[in-house]
Amino acid sequence: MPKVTDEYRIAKREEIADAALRAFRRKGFQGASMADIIAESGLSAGAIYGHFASKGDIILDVATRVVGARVDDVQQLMASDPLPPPSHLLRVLMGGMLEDLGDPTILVQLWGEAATDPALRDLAQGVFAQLQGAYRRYISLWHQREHGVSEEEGDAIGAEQVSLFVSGAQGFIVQAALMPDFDRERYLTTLDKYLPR
Amino acid sequence: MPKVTDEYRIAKREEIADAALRAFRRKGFQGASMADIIAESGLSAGAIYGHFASKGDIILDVATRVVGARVDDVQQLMASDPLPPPSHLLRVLMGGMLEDLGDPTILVQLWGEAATDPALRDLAQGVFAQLQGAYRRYISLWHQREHGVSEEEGDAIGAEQVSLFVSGAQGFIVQAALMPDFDRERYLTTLDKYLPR
DNA sequence: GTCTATACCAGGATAGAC
DNA sequence: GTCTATCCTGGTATAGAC
Repeated sequence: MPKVTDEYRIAKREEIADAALRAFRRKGFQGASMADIIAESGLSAGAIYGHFASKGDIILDVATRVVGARVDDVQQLMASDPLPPPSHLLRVLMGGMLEDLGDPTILVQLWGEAATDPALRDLAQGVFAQLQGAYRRYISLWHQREHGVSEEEGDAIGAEQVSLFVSGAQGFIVQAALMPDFDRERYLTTLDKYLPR
Repeated sequence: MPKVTDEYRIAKREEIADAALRAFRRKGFQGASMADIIAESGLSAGAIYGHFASKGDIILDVATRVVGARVDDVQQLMASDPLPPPSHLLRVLMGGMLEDLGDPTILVQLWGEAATDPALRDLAQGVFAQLQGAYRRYISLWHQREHGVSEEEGDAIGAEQVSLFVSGAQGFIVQAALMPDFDRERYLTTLDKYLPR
């Protein structure tokens, strides 16, 4: 297979997905029409359907890009020595998310769609499970390092506390998306202060 | 104006709104068609448009019913003596929410819609602000009663800690809606244990 | 691969009879 | 107030030329 053509296809899909993301951000996944995506991309209907089979196909592709990649942040921070406390991981995750997405509104939209769309539901559940597992292991490791507990004890603590940090992330996202005078820094500082170590 | 007719109109609107809620729960606010709502209600198109101006009108009415009424729970608990700790308020709010809605999925859908629909955004923001304010006052009062701090100190603590409890609620809702093996009781117990008093 | 033009259909809303 | 039947817009996807 010709190398140039392959790269072109991938780049084109990304270009279209980026345009679609902008349209979805403004009007929602269902609310944005193919005409919106076409206008946003500067391409034509024919061009887009040459790269995606359907609008649903585009949504799934965009959604996958949107939720991807946060697990890597956990892995990377796990290699640090000394290990920052678990609440600091929240800062890193939210920072990376904001850098990728600009603002978290699209994530809340995605969750809403996931409630009724099976493909998006599976996607969201998979990402939640991955992220929760990574965070759980991080907490366990931190307690082993910082408080010298055994691996078993660390795992027990991780299992117990992880939902607290997951809520911290989800609360950040919902509040940043929907509460107009949300103060990101203040929120993260409060969690630093009150979440367990 | 004839009394019977007025009551009839109100009851009919509620009947239609209930049917619409069932349709929205299954297919989402946008995803459910008027045909779905018509089928679910057992009525006809003409009958429904006699009581609602448009589908958007129905959505707004249903959404208002869905998010209403939690603030009352805070007021009611505020009259208790002794006052339960703030984390217990979370139990009451989530319990009331589940009793009203069956499950929290519809709330996540609502938040997602609110990201792009101005009317729903205003509704959600208003409810968030009310609920946050009530919770803030509850925390303040509890600290005055339990730790004997001044009203000013209590208010400062409330302002600082409230986002923590709001996240606790939002995290509960997201996780209950989208994480398949979410354990409600375990979650609330963990929050009892770790959230500040 | 990409364009324009269009087929085709779903869905919201109305008309008019009862 | 409610029904049935229908209009009509807007939206997805395809056909066929380049």
